[in-house]
Amino acid sequence: MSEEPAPQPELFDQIVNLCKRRGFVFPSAEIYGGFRSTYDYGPVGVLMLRHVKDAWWRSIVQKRHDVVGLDASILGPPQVWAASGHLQNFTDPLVDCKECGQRFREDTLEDSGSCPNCGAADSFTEARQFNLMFKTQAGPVAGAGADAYLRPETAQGMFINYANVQLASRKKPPFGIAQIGKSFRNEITPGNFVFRTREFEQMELEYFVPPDEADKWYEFWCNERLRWYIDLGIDPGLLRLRPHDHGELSHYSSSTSDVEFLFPWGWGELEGIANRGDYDLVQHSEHSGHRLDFFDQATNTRYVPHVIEPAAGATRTMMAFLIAGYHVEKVGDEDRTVLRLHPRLAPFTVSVLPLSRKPELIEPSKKLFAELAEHFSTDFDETQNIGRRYRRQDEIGTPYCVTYDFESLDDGAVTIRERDTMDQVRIPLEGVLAWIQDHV
RNA sequence: GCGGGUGUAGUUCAAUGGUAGAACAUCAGCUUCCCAAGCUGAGAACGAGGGUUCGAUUCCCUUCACCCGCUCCA
Repeated sequence: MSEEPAPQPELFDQIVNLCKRRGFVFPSAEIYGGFRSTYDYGPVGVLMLRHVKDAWWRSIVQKRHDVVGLDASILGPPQVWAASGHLQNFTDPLVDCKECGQRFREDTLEDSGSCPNCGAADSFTEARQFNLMFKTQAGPVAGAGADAYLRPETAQGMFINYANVQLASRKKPPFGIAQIGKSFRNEITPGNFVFRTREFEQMELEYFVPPDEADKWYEFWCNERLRWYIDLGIDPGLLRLRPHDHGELSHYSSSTSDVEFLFPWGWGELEGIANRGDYDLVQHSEHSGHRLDFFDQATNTRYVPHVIEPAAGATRTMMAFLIAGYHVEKVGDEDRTVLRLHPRLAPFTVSVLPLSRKPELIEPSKKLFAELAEHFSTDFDETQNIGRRYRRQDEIGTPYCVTYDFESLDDGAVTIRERDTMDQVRIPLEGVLAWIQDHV
């Protein structure tokens, strides 16, 4: 390992402020004092988050003939989570030390019973169960409905639909099922803005492979997924792939690597790539009584596929792109804040800016907006002077601004201004669409 | 949940036991206006709830939220 970049704690506040100021992310229920660990995505945040998910879907589903999509329900019956192991393993027995007040996971304590923090002996409270799943009732009559859980991961949706999807899509291993959606976990300690929240959005792929190909595909997806972040503009120095030790492997996994990003507070996980073996399909097969395997006609063999799972957090990935793209630089004596986002991720691909609010400029500008908005996420801003508008677009990461000025009325051309270089080119009005298409 | 810190316009800060100022941002007007220009004007805050007090943003209590640590694992 060569020298490692240092975390930049001061970046944290700047990003949070930018999110609030420009409409990426707001604290949820803010007018009521806020609600812990929940955030709302504002006008540009919803665009960017959607673009992050689109970019993932495009790379995982759209561009791969061997992966199909799924959108499974968030609510599920207890049986699913009994089979998955979450009802048993997603609960941590916690004890508090009566002397010093420190809290510990009971299973990590020595048998001696003395407190690791203060040394007091036999001073622990009774163990209390912390179930990390949200439990609710299906049915409107209190107490009379069936127990239901909000899913703590999207993965189980793919496993319990394995047979349906395999049959309907006629896919053979190796093939994958991908899903983007919300998951819910009663995290004991949420925090770091949108990095760890109790409600969050996942982008998960379950890739089913013949057992003897599992290692090969595990390697493949580790590399593939790391490259995805780099291709979308994150400096490789801010990324690393970290294999898990045996001690930190989750209950379902035989090997796992994390894609980690250097957040302002240090390295944090963006995505875990896990080799889940046949754990899930076997579990669901045993619990449900349904056969969940694959019969290979070519070799006349039957096997339970092994699963490679790249599971990414959409919301924290968006945060990583914001942090990686955030730059403050000098233009003359002024600070210029610019988000260098990949054009595919930026909330707006292009913004149309009439140089003046005179009707003769506004009208053709609106026509241009309509043309571009047919193809791109497009903004339109007619307020205040042009330099200020450029800076506003810089702050939300818009890669291209098109300015319609008084000369446009005569020469039928407009100025395209580029975010990263601040260069300007003059091109005919009818060429704008093609120009931008060439550049994204 | 425990310990520590924080809470004033959108943001960053200021002041005060007698109900709050600024900068930037935002909005409106003027300006043929290409990189946060200028001039004029406007809207906008003491996280919430109690208590002490003649009076509280200021003191006390509670609560809520955020940040740091324990925690984690998308």
